[in-house]
Amino acid sequence: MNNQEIAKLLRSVATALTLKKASIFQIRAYETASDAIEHSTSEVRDLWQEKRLDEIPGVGVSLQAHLEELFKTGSVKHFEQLKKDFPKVVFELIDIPGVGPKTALELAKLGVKSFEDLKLKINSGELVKKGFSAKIAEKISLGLKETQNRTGRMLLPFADAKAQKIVDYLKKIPGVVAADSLGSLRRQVVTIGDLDFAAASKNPKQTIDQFVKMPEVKRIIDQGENRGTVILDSGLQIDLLVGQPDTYGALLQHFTGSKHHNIKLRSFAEKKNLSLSEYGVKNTKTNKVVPILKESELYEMLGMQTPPPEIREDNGEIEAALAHKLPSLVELKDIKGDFHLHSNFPMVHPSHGPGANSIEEIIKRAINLRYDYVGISDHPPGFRTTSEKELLSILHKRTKEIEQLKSSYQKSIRVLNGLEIDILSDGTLSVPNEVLANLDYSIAGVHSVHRMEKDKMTKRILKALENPEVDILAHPTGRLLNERDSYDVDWEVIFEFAAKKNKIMEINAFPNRLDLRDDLVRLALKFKAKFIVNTDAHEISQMENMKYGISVARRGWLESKDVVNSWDWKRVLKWFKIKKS
DNA sequence: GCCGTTTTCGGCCCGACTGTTTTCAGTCG
Repeated sequence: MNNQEIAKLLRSVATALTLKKASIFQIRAYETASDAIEHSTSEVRDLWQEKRLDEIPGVGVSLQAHLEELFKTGSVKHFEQLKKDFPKVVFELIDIPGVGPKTALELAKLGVKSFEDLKLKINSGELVKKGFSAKIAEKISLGLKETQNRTGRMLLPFADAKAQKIVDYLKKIPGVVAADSLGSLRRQVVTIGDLDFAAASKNPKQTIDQFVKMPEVKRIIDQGENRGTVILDSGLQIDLLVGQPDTYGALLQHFTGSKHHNIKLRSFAEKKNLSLSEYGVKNTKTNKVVPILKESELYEMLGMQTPPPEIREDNGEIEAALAHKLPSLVELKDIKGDFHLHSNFPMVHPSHGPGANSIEEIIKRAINLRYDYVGISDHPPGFRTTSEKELLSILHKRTKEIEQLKSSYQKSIRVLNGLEIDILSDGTLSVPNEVLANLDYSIAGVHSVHRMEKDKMTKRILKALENPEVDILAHPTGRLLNERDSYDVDWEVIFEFAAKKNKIMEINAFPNRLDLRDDLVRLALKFKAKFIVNTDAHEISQMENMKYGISVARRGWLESKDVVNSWDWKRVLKWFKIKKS
């Protein structure tokens, strides 16, 4: 069962509780947990196996037991008991935007059996005849269409590009003095559902009026005095809040979220007789609202540091900020090199896809990025299709070329000779150790037989890491966003070993990988493991993806000291025990 | 059902928009 399905199940339970008129707080607890799971960057099933369910904000003792039952038996008796009093279709209908528990139950009582059936009953006018107002029927009809062409979650580069266009549009609206993209994009969550924006203007209504006229707007969901929601032709939902310029900081804070961060923060503020909202900070005794120009002022009023947006997930950042012990997170500008880069060097029968550019082109781009060092890590020829003799001859040629480039560019950058090799299903490597010993470093990764029992996969990776020639574990979990889940691995075992034996965990910055995942980065950090942020670029323009890997590192609470490729050359040299430099 | 910088009991973020409400319910972020 994946996160989407679990979130949906918990939403169903909240719906059943709502219809049973249960305590609003119990209902809210289920909604909160559902929301947390839907937006979790790690699979809840993985967390369960790692005994880390308690790390999900809003999941307490009771829900942990229910989830345990769910994973073990496939269902939860208590949930089924609650849901059985209502037609199943109710729990489907609540997926339609604008349809909540009450409306869904009313529809079910009118005999609606499915989405298809609902569509028929709206079109035939039956719904209106049976007492629904025409406007509500129209709203449901539009919501239904949306449900059917809903887009999946976007990868960061796509969301970035789209958001930038919208910010540009907003900034051109007369009276707008500032505009920013917020929400999950500002927090750099690995996939983005919808886009949230804030703008500052003395004339919010005019701004909203212009916003809903934006090109590509297919439908206006709401349009108020200071907020608007639209759906674009692509199905993407865009939310905008407009605030007064003198309290824009409060708006930024409010709409950056996460929801859980804000709830925790506001509960805390309440104890200090302060009430936080997008309009500023209100003293609940005097009812006076203090405007907040800069976001940091709001946190200062609460006596805490300002947590960077990437860690505002209610994962301990509020406690750390109160104690003035927030980490000083690694930044893009700290990065001094990239170790995972693929060139088009002819490998005859490469084991996996080669890069598009020459080694020299990669070096030039790295110089352009002001790196101090750069590592080339092509896939070697496939071990099944190439004899060892051929392999040695090809790699010898490649080493010669790299050595030449090393000396030609030595004044500008240090070049390292590496390879990305396969961890075979038994944990051995696709290239003999004698070859690896002649390299500056090697990256090992699982590239085949992705589905394996947890115990076997753990042993497989461990065995590869035990090889003294392996320096870096590439894209450790193997997940591909929107495509493939993480491998089942006992991560604590891997991280403990890695920390002890100086094996580096890669944070692969490729936008559909972003692997190691942020929650596992945080776990590995507890074991004091070291990390490297690499782009895995197969084309020099992809070397710009470094920023996405840095976002993951930041979401995992990493500081520069934890990230090997933010270190200076001397320290890198020492770490990899490179003799020639 | 969750949770702890007044609490292991007794609270639980804050606000907007729509429809059709003449004071509010339902839904959403």
